[in-house]
Amino acid sequence: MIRNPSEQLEAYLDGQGLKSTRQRDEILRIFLDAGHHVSADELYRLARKSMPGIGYATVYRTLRLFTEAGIAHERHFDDGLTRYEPHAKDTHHDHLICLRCGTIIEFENEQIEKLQSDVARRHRFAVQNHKLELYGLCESCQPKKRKS
Amino acid sequence: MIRNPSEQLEAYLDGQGLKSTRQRDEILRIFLDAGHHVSADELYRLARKSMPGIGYATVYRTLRLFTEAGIAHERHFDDGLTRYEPHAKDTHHDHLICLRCGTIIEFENEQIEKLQSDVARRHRFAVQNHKLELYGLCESCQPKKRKS
DNA sequence: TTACTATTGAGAATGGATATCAATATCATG
DNA sequence: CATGATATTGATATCCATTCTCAATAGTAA
Repeated sequence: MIRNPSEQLEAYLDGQGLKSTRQRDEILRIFLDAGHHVSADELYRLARKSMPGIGYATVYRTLRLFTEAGIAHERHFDDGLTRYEPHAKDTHHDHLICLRCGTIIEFENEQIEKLQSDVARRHRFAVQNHKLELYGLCESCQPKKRKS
Repeated sequence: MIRNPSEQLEAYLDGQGLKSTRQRDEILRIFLDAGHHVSADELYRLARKSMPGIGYATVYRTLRLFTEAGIAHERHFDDGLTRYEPHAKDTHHDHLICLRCGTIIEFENEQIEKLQSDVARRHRFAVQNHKLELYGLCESCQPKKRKS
């Protein structure tokens, strides 16, 4: 099983008869460096630093490619932008999203997952994927409590 | 406390110095009749039956109005469309969404809600609202099991 | 009625994402 | 290494949902 994202990309390109390009390698590097939850636009800006001539379309196409290759995951939060995160860690996780500063915190909860399966089973529903998002204010965006 | 949606709308309009119009009343009626999870486009088509001259913008504006008035709830599912549902029943609920036929099943689960609060508290996060969606295949869209 | 102002409808504009297409880069092969 | 077949790129046009603009119209209080 291939673990390294670069190798994973190469393997996918090979298998599909696609070509390895400077843009794809570079965008992958930047994507992985960037940390999580980048939008296409953010990635485009970052990519232009090392590749001034890069086009918008290429970034979009490449992100789709990463998704198909299993390297990235598409996320749709309520702000309407599509964001991408590396699919490195295999475990499913959910998100806490701060409505003020935009910080995104990841979490996992085994019990919730289990209860979800129960609900699905009860409705004879075959779940393929799910999404749990808690919107609100992160600690540093909350109005401070004053000491009485 | 006002319960009836029409009254609720009138009260809101009054309070904001807004006007009651045929379009708003009619769209509300259609919206409530339509059942749940209508997109603006669906509602537009429905509205044109009784009001052939209605404009797209009016439907959008009116749905936004309903949302502000607390009569409707905006939902963003992964298909990219914004859908609206009546806010009549006050209880929060989550969704099972069939990826094939688009059916949306609602459910509530007290235990999951509780676990969510726990997670939030642990991260010192003040949740304002949340979203739980399970995507997959509903019973009738699943490949039939053959009897062995 | 009148007069004030909110609302409407048509169409333009927006913004994120995708499609088009000629020029270019990749790569297996000779 | 040169070549040819073809995948990829970048610029731009296009798409689609949604919002904005603005002149005409409708609601409402007086």
